[in-house]
Amino acid sequence: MKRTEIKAVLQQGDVGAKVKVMGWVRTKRIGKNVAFIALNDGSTIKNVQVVVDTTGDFVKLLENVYTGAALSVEGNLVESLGSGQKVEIHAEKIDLLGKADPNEYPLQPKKHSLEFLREKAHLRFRTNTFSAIARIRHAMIFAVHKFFNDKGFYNIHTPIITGSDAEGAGEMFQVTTLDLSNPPKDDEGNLNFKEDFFGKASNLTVSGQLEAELAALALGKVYTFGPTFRAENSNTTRHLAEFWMIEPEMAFNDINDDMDLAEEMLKYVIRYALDNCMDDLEFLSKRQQDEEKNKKADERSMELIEKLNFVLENPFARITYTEAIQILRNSKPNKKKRFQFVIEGWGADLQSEHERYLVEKHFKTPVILTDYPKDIKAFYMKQNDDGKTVRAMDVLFPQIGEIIGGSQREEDYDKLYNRMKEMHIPEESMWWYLETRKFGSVPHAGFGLGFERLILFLTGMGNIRDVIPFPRTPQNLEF
RNA sequence: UCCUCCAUAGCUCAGUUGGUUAGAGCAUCUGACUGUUAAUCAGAGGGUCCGAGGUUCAAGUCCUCGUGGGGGAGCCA
Repeated sequence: MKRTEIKAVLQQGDVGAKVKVMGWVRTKRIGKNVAFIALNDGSTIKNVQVVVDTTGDFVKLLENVYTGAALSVEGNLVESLGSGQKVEIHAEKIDLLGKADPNEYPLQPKKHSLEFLREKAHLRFRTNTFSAIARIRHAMIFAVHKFFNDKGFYNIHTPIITGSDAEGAGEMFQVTTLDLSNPPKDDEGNLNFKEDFFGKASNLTVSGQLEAELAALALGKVYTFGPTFRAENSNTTRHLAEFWMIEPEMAFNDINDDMDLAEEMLKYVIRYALDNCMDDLEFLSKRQQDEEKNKKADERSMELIEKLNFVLENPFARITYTEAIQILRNSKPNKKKRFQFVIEGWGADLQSEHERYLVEKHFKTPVILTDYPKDIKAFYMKQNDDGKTVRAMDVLFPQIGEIIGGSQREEDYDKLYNRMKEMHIPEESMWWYLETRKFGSVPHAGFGLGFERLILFLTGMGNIRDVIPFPRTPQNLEF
């Protein structure tokens, strides 16, 4: 008999029909006449209840059925006598596919801490929380590709190994095949990368942006969605050494088009989650509320689904950096010196506390900040006529802060070249980037979206290590 | 990298001012009961109190160092 997934059984199973399901046991309740097994196969967060006759031959088999065991069950799909579910399966045939010794299997039908489950990352997919996150993560990957495809963007695979060390987005992981216990040296005693695999120093990419720009300046609209690596010693709930980034890049577009795209895209994928992941979102909402029930009322998060709808229904606030500084200088926490970093004047970089004030207290909606001082932003951003600011735009979200960083790019060869000189970017390794400004240069813009930060927001989780299956962070490379 | 907090049963945690035999819930086992919903009830087993050193008549509790982890900051997505 052919297996049916539990999602299909629960949604469109014919009552009275015979079905076969396979899955992992979540709980077993054994009684005098019948036992109940909650079975889950990952197709949905919902379990199917298997009812087993304990007066017959199943008794012996049930002795080996514990939380975590894998079963194949054949039986009749019937209307449930109990109140917790509409239908259930009356088992006629049960095969124990894989045992799970309860003395060794670490997951129990109870609440585990996220820290504990992080150390059991190989098994945490089997919990409601982590399977829900995995399903939502998939849906968001799909929604991102669908969004860009439907808008006529082309997906570009930018390189993962790069010879450029000037992307300027952070510390890089070096890639080498040299013998590190006895590395070759040149005449001056420095490492001789000519003997390395590529004949030069090579690293893992910190951004696909520069290559995406090359493609955009021929194909019009492109995006990347790939792994990104940062060797920063960052130990926070929103940084990973290996994460996934989405980077659209559009020719013939300015910073306003860039903001429109960012807002439209975020709303599109949030809508997609609400339309396609409601079971998982509802579970995660309850999880978050349960976790925060000991907090004071004003410290609790907005209910997850309400929060997502709120973002959909309200336009993002769009203000310049200069306006933000004005608001912050006049804000209560600044006047009362409640900020750890008091805003003194124009030019200061905004700290997380300032971004959170703007988003969570002042505007109470996502905020797009533009036109930052050029000295705190990257070399490739388009310089404004004031000589002080660049056309950068950061999208700030409640709780997680910067979810998107983007800009209009400097398309003028001389301005770009001079800025690279000022910022000590080695132009000889960037000749190919500069050439695009020599041949048919046009205004263009793009941004980078941290995929895991998006998932943090959508799931209400608090730690980025819980929204990627196998997180890579400093001093942590298990699994 | 900096600041800060934590480490007690398989899991989640309590453990008073340093004081006699270290507790609870869940899980496991035994029994009862039962169309149950993380079932319920009664009982049992289960501990190198993270590691090393120190103070003390006496350390789970205090001190030092180490290890592991959480949270915050910076860097950023």
